Amino acid sequence: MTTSEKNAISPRRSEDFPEWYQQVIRAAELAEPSDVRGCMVIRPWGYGIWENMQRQLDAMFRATGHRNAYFPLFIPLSYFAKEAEHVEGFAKECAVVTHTRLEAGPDGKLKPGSPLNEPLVVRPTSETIIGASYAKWVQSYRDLPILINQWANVVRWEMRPRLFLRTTEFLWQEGHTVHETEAEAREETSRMLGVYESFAQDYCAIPVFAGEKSESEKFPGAVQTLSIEAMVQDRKAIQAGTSHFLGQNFAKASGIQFQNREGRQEYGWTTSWGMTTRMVGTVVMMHSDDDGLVLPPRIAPEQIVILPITPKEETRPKVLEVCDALALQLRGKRFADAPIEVEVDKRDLGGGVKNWEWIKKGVPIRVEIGPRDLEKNSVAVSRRDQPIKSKEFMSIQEFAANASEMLMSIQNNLYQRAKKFQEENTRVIDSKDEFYDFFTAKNANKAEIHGGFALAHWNGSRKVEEQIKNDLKVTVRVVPFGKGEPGKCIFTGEPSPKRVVWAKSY
RNA sequence: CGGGCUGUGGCUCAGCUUGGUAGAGCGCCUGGUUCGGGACCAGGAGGCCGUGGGUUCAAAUCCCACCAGCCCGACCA
Repeated sequence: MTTSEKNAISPRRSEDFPEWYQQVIRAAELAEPSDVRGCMVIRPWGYGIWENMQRQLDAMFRATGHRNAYFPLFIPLSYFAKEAEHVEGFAKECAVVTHTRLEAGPDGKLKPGSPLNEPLVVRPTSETIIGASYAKWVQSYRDLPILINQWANVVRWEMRPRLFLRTTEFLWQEGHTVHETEAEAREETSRMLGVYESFAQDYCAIPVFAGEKSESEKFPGAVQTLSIEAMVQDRKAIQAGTSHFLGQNFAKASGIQFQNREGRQEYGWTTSWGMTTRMVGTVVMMHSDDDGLVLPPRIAPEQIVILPITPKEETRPKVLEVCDALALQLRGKRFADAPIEVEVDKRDLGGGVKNWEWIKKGVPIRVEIGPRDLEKNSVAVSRRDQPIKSKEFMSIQEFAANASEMLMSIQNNLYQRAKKFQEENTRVIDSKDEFYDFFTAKNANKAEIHGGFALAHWNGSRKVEEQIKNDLKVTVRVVPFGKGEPGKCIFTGEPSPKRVVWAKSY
């Protein structure tokens, strides 16, 4: 009844953030859990977001010289076992195929039949299987660089799944490159991190910290891992994209060798980099509110929905005609290098119900057109980044002319809002006490949203990192690039080359 | 994989202690009244109460086993 006071999502963010997150996803029909433990069904609205991410990233990969290819889902155990650190890092979360064929047992139930000679690992990542191909393809320095990307699903048998953020099977892209020199490979590693950084900021409206992972957080088998870290609305950090400099570790493991310019055999220098469907979850936690999803226009499956208001049957045809005409006009316009995506929602549903559905789905702009608007030649426009009840009235022509600009304004506003939030919750900290205070909830029983990113000096010791993780569940998220101001480690008093970013994380 | 909790229509749950073969709200369907707003009225569909076994004249309710899920720990894009 008192609709104005009620929020569409319960609980609110401030009451129970993890539960709020699940409810937003459900209400927006992004995805749902499946009967297969840890796996999810991605519904059209959620998959549409992923497709937009894919399309954009793919264009960026092409623009930086990469081409797509596809490698097998199954990795022979022996391949997988070649890089020691790599195996150790992934062993616990591998799904392993050991049999082919199903046979009916004595009880009539189907059972696995013939054992395989060599078990197959379902790829948790593809360095080793791709390396095997690269070893064949690379003979000479003239074959380099190899710049390939693959869009694929991978499986990591996680203990605690969460829709989009951590599922047993997930979708991603993995780039794998081989270079003639260390310098080139390092350059590639940071170039691709740069691609992720601009993708996150310009398309997902997500401000990030970019930098290098600490020794304990880096990819198993990598020499160096770079990542971008975003702060979502519960002030935790989430890793949104990673790029690894693998040195010659995997080249040695897979036998990727080439004859260099001096005629000597040399191992290639490889990199790998990836972004996953986790980005969809990151967008959800970044921008959404207590009324549901809020989507940045550049990745929204549809940017504008037109809602015909047809209280009387006799006015209906005319209203629909005007709606269709507007939709057609809008589709002819472009927003950020692509045609505007518009839907006219003609379903026979109560106006309020329909409106709230689109609010919960986070469509950037809702346009209402009814009989009275026809008379005045006006439309009622609502932006998802503004309060739910606010509407702006303007002529149809004016709206059509400004739609693209309005979408850009929403895009920018979401970014600015997120940036402000990140800045407000990032603190320079110079004492251990303040650090512990910052990361400790006031209410021990039901922890409120607290903390954020702490910029603090650290001596680089793994032991200190371990201690902090045990005490507070806080880790070094990233060591920012660049020189930075030297100082003293706030935990040991030892010298520190620069401040690093600390936070609780997903 | 260890510790705690829970499995009842699509969703949230009541009933279980004190056994007697199922309830509510929301959602869904139909009709009507509404309709610039997630409305209202009336009617209706939908559950062998996680699975298997046991106790009993009788089990959603008691006992055992298994399975699944949630929360907490170790891991993670």
